[in-house]
Amino acid sequence: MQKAPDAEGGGLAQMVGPAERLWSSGKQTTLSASVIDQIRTVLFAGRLAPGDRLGSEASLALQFGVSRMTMRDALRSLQASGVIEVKVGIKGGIFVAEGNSERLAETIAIQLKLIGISTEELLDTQIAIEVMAAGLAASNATSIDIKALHEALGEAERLIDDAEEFTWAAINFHGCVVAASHNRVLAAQFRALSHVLMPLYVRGSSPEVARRAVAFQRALIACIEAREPDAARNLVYGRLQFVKSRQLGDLAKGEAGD
Amino acid sequence: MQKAPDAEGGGLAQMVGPAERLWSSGKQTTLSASVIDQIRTVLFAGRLAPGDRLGSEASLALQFGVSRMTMRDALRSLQASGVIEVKVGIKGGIFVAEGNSERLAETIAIQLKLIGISTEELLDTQIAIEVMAAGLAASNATSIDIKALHEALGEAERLIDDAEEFTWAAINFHGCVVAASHNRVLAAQFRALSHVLMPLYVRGSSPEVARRAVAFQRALIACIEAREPDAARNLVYGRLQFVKSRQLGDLAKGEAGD
DNA sequence: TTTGTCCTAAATATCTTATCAAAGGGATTG
DNA sequence: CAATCCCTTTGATAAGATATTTAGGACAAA
Repeated sequence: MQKAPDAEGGGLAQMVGPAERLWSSGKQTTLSASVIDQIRTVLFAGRLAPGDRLGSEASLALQFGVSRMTMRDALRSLQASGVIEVKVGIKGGIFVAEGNSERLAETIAIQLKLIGISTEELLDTQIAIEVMAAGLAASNATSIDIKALHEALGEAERLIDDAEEFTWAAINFHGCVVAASHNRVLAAQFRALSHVLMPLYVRGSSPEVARRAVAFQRALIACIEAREPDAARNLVYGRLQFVKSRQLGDLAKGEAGD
Repeated sequence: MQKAPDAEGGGLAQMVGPAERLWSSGKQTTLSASVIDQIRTVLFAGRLAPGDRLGSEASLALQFGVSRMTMRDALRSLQASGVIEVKVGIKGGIFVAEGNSERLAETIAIQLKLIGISTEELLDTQIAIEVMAAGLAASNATSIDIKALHEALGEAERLIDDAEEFTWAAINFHGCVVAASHNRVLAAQFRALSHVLMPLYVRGSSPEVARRAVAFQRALIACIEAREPDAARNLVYGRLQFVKSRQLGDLAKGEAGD
């Protein structure tokens, strides 16, 4: 309604005002960076919603007064950072992206790897995420969530003697807890951390460890069903602190052995 | 052999094996996507370290058997996701990126906005991050960190009557706490959340609110200096739960008023 | 007449080739 | 030691060929 139906000539480029420069770092060194900046600014001013069509490559290039290749450069960057989606075909063109929390998790995981985060930093962050998630799960879990938790627990119990498979099942259980919190930020962060932490957990597994884990899971489900957030928080905090100290200990031993 | 044997270290493209496909989603629809996939795979196989030079646009295009513009498309995507860095000039070319936690924070913030995360989800995540950070700060803070905390507190006290400026100072104090945790993952997530939560806090400020905030800050510094992680965690948890309930209350009133 | 399938046409991104401009670093020269 | 020139590399433009997707029409079958 705010947008002219024949939008193409309307002027995305004209929607960029001097105000509300949330991300712009002032002078841009390259043309495509400037275009990226302008489009991002428009998006964050809230005047465009996910799914809106911005136009075709060619029409956007015209609007911004750059060549098609420069426009492509800019669009590729925006696409990679998940701001837009590109479709080919007669109904194709450039669209504002739907938020994609899977992409968010992937991006976080990539950066964690590149920054070279230490194991301890990762484990501490995981503790932060899961403690909060457990508390929220105890407050917010639906009957469907609780059913999923029981199923995940049953799966883990069945695989208690298969170290690798059990690890996957245990992580799945933790994922169900986070899902039951109904907080998508926590969920995305948990997925990103899982990507990076997976190898660690697979290594440190054993039937005895698995039995302790199952006991913990059973206790946590009880807290959630009883709607006791504080108990759930304390339980998860204690458990993960224990896991952390064991992981860091194993790590030291493992590296000493190498 | 179209490939110059001595050029650029002899074959990024050849480093891609059939194994260890961490991110590849199977068949790729476009050429540039396939190139992106291959480079990412090589990077995550751990055979390349941040700062390594991959070659020039032209030489990479040769290695992968695509045109320079297609290569540019791929490189632009990788650059946007923070995997590589591009430098111009005679010693320029494509380099494996140093991890950039500022970029991480920015990407997270963009996605949060696009996904349309609710205020409650954001506040809960902030609580998770800051509670853990406060505990770690009480364990890990150096004398430099503590000095920074005192300075941030002093700054906040001076600005107690200027709502907007005080909000900035308060967020800076919280940032100092997170920095004192010496956990870069928590730090990046805190920055991302701050970007998005800033407008909320600016709105709900007043001198009375500021006085309560300063009292809290003083108490928290005491906990950190006394090396009492549990006390610090409980203090921050209680404080942020209070802030959350006030924010959500204000939000409801604000929206009802609109 | 209605329905379903196939085919064509148009719009669109993808990819190629070619060319020039700008920037950065090193070597040469005064 | 400083200024200048030169080479390499990315930044940007242009024009065109190719692949892909969808709309809509044509045609055949029920």
